[in-house]
Amino acid sequence: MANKLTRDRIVDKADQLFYEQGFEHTSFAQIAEALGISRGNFYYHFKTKDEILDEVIGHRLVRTNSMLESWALEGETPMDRIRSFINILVMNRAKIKRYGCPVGTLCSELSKLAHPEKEHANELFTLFRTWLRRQFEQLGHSDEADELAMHLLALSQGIATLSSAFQDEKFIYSEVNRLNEWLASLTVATNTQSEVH
Amino acid sequence: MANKLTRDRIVDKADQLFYEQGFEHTSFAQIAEALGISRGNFYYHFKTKDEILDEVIGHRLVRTNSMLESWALEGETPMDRIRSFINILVMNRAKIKRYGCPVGTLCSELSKLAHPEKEHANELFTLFRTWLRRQFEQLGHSDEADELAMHLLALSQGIATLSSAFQDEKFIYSEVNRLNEWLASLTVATNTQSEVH
DNA sequence: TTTTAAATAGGACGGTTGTCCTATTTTTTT
DNA sequence: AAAAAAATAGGACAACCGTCCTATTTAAAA
Repeated sequence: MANKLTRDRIVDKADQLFYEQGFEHTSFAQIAEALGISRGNFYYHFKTKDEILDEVIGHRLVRTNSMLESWALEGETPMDRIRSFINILVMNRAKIKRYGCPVGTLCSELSKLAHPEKEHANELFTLFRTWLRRQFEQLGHSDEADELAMHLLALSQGIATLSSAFQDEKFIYSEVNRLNEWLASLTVATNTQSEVH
Repeated sequence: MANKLTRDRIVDKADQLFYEQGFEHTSFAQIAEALGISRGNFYYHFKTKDEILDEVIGHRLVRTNSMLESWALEGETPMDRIRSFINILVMNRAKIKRYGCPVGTLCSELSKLAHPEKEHANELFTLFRTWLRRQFEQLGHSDEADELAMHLLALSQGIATLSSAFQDEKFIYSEVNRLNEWLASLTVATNTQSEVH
């Protein structure tokens, strides 16, 4: 029954547990137990823990990419698309509050572990960065597009970190409002004066 | 010779390794070996790994607190003091690039581990938050002091996370410049109109 | 100097980790 | 229905983890 699906189930559960508990703190046995399969069966699908991690990251990359593409296909303005990005914080506020940002926390952990998959995980950041940069270019800020993308990415990371530390969802809302105001002040910056930051 | 100093040496080395490698990934044996002492001696001073962590956090709290107090005693304006905070990013750019923010990464890890010391570590954030809030109050932004403090804290966190992920020191400089401009625009906000943030 | 306490060394413990192997069961192919 | 392949189970492995114990050495107190 669960013949070819097992591999995917492992990746999904590993994805979840790596996020909630961290990569190192999540063990083979734990994933297997959570799925109700044996460690032997586990080894049949994945010879190495790093192999699972590699597939989890790849899975996240695909998912993220299709999410970004779906926003592009919805045919709104680049402004709306950037707002969709910002809105991730609101949509995922419950999980962010508990576990932080899936991308940031994974990259931080792998960096400290000096793990070979670190650069693979960083591609998640690059994906967002490149996508955001393109939106800012289309918004008419070509020369500072990358800087704006990085700034938005950085603030998102900080919001996730602090809302998790202080267990505060309201903080997410207040910072998202601030971000949207900042964004609104950006487009008209070339035409009129912005009132307040 | 090294009678009462051993305990402090353990705390110092643990502090360093917890930062560079993470708490969970750092073992008793590793700390002991790095210091050239035996595990038995180690156990004489600390019965538990959590006990070391507790002392490491306490040590960081004391150090951070005295740093903030020293800035206050230097008798500059609240503006200068906030700039001193921002300047931490520049001063520690090399380590931040390699290991991220010591506070943020520790809190994230302990949060995922559901570790009892998590809240103790969060006091580090609270320390900065309270101190920053006071500075913004003295700057004449009493009603939004906490919001401004949190915003600054969040952006600092994000800068650390991304500069570490992208191995980029220049990004720290560019964001610090942006921050200082934002700060400068804050003081005059009650008097004149800010041009662009 | 003798006695007492503090500090260090080094090994032992039960448990868990990632990894690997070999049977057994299930599914697919012929 | 028989043969081949895929999938699963369950245990064994060496290594490491945090913890603990008991000797031995060093320093302090008497």
